[in-house]
Amino acid sequence: MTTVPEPATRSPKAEQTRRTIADAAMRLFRARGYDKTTMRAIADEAGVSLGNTYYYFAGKEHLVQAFYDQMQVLHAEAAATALDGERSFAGRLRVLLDTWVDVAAPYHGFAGQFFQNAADPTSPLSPFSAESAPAREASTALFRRAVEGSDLKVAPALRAELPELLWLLHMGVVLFWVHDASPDQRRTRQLVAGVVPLVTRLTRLTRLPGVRGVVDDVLGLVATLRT
Amino acid sequence: MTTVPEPATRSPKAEQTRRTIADAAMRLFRARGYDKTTMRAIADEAGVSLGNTYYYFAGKEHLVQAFYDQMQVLHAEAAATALDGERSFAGRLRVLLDTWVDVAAPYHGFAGQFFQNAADPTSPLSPFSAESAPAREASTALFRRAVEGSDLKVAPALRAELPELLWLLHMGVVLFWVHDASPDQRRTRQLVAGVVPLVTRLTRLTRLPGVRGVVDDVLGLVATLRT
DNA sequence: GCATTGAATTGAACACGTTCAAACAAGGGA
DNA sequence: TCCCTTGTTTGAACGTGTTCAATTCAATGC
Repeated sequence: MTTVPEPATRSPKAEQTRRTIADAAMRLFRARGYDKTTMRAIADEAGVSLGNTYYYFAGKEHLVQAFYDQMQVLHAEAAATALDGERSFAGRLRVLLDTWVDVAAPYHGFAGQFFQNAADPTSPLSPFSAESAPAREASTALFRRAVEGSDLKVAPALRAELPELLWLLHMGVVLFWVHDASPDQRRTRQLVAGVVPLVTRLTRLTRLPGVRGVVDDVLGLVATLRT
Repeated sequence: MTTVPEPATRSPKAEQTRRTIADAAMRLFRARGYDKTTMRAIADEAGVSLGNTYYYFAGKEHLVQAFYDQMQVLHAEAAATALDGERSFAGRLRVLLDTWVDVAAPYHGFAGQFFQNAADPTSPLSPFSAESAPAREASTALFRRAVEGSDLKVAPALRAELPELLWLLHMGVVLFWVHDASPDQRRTRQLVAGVVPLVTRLTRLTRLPGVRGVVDDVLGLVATLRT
């Protein structure tokens, strides 16, 4: 897997070929799934040679990053409107998680197939990878908005870390969703409905005298390990 | 990936060939890593044809299950002796996590390479898969022993679930360990040292009046989703 | 002994992701 | 007009995991 030319500016023609290939890939991925879609098929569908697709994309996995980014954008849009009018933290968190399930629903079949690759933490598709950093940060920002625009009462030390922790919770929900074979992802929605009040109660608890110490220790440990 | 004959009883000769292949695979995995070890090389090393290795193992990933099981056995042995004399819950938990890091240390380089495959939740190598069930249950039993032989004070409702939750914690440590590039896995040992007192304090907290309700809700949600 | 049957074994063939040397295209000096 | 450079495009070839029809082996029944 060698690096691929990623100049800040690309010739219009090149940009268009790139798009053509990415679009063809998306079509086939959705139609047949990730594994059953061959690079040769993508090249054919795009009307381009096999080697050429490797000129534009470093490998098969990279062809899916576009999907990643697109979903993040869709989520941000859906969340933005739904967030208006919700002032309670519970409500805002619920909105974020629910809208994600809604937005992702059409891709459940396909995503289940390639998230299995994305679970590999060394893959560029991993949500923790450098390649995913932009999408990850955009998503974290969403949770930051949910916190900041709300009436949340939480231990002050925790407040700054909360968006990242919520993003982590979100990843947990995604993991559950990937394996959720129930119709319309009913079980994932159940999980969200149950987990949101739990989290809000937990955050409130962090202000209890006996609990605050533990919270500080947790944050201290996290800080230590981040170095 | 078709199924492979896994009769309860196997002819001695067959059993031996199976072992020969598994051993050859282990040697090469350790020497070159998972990815760089080819199925053809394994067949050669075992003095067997390529096709034959597929007669005994359904695929490359299955060749690593032996390693999994072996490590579980080593851990159980190391933990058993070290557990004697430790009565405190914190001490016992610490022993379990520390011995694992010790036992796994020689395989850190290799394991890092194939755990990337194991992270795939649909892979038979996933710790959640049916194939891993025996090793998983043996490991959970270890944590059950740590709980039962100790002076732990915890909300009664939680006590029964604790072994599985601790196993989950263990998986978290493993995930951290896989990505830990520090010499001698220093950072993972730091994590263990920090996380053990935290967990013990948290379990004690579950008996607080204000906290107990949340614990019950968590357990309720888990129960709901397990159906 | 011999035939029959099922397990064990083989190596060629397949499909796939990926690489690469070569060819092509388009512009811009001389 | 010719050449040189730079970006683009090509398809053959490679290495890999996996499959499979064919073959050999070994035990069992007669």
